[in-house]
Parts: sequence; structure tokens; C-alpha cells
Amino acid sequence: MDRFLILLDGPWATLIVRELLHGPRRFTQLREALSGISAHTLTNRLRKFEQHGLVTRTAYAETPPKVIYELTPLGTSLRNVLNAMNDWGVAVPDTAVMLAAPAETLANPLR
Amino acid sequence: MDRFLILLDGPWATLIVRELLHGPRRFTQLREALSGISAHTLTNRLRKFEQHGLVTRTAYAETPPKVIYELTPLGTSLRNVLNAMNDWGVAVPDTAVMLAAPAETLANPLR
DNA sequence: CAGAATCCTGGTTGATACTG
DNA sequence: CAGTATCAACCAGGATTCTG
Repeated sequence: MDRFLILLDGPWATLIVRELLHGPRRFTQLREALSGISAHTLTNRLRKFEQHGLVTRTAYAETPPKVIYELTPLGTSLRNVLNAMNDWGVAVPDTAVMLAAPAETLANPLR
Repeated sequence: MDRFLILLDGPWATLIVRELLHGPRRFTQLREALSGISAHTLTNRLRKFEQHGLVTRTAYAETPPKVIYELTPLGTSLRNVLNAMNDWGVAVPDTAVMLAAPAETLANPLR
């Protein structure tokens, strides 16, 4: 599991893999799907994944150029973990996280 | 799932929750279990968890003082996700991750 | 024992401008 | 289209020192 934490470092890393679980994607497709991510960040994450064997990068020498990113079997094996995260996020009501702080603090005399 | 990524930010966050899944722990117990973590980091993560309702903090006014951290039901509900991570780490052979990098890295000095 | 206070580093991320 | 280059900000994390 330590390995998981190293490979999927940062908030975007996980989201990128999740997107690629839907199938091969082009660079621009990923940028659009992950609204808010910068080209800089997306490139860095993809390079890291590539180095660790999670994704493959295929470039086509056309004009305009086309690059396809695809999960390797290793990358695809992350599906279960990503699903578990998703299930948790769906199952937990918003109020549970949002309204948690104040009451706890008051119930605790020492602090 | 986005919420998961925000709450369990950084490598230590996940490891701390995993340790608390084994039961309530004292501050020092956590430090020993998570060899290498600084008091600074441990305190910060625990405070964040407390604010978001993942753990409860109970302080006993003794000498020496004693503080117990315990997962709330919300925190315990993370068990499935943590298990999924663990399963992945165990299932993936070391070689799959280790041998994917070196050639790429040397040929491609990104920085 | 369980922190708090302070200073500092490294890595992720963004913004912008530019290229094959 | 798919990046690269550069500058800069934020935050997790570490090291150290010091309390109640």
C-alpha cells in the first residue's frame, strides 16, 4: 500500500487514472475531462505514470500530432481501489463531514 | 471521492488512519507505530481529522498526561478503501513497478 | 507525555508564453 | 495538438527548541 501512496501522490494523480479507466484518451481529452488541470501538471503526472509502468504513451507523427495515453494492466489493476474511494465518497453524506467539527470541540472539556 | 482525496492528503494521512483502524491509540503509540513521522506532522494530521469528524480526541488530566485518539464511525468507514489499497500493494509484484522506471528515467531527464 | 512555536525544504500545482 | 520553459504559490513534512 505504501507503493500506492507514492504513485498516486497529489489530488490529480488519482483523478487522471480514474479517467483513463474509461479507456484510452488523448491529451486534450484528458484536459477537458479534468476541468481545471493545467497542461503542466497533466504532463508531469502522465510522465510519472509512464515511468512507473501505469500508462503507455503512443505518439502519432501527424499534423496535427496525436498522442494516446492508455492504462497498462498494472494501471488497470487500480480499478478496485478507485472504486472503493468512489463508493466511500458517495456513501458519506455531506453533512457528516461538514458539520462535524464544532460539537466535538465543545463536548471535550480539556483542550 | 473528491472528498477522500482532500481528507487523506499526503502520504502520512492514510497511514495514520490505517493505524487507528486497529483500535484507539495514544499519541506516542502512533509515533512509534509510524516510524519516521515527526510530532509536528502527526499533530497536524490528527487535528485535521478531528475537524472533519474522522477521529475523536480525548485528553485525560493526569501526570503524565494521556491523550487517546479514536476513529469515529465516519473514520471507520474508510476501512474498505484502505483495504483495497493494501490488497493492491500486496498483489502487485515488486518487479512490475521497480523495473518499469530506470531506462526511461535515464534517457529522459525531466527537470 | 503530548504537544506548541518557529524556521526551513521539497514537491505538486497553477499561470503565462512559446514551439514543432 | 501536445507539449516545453519559466516564474511563483501553497502545503505536507522535517528539525529543533521549549513547555504544562
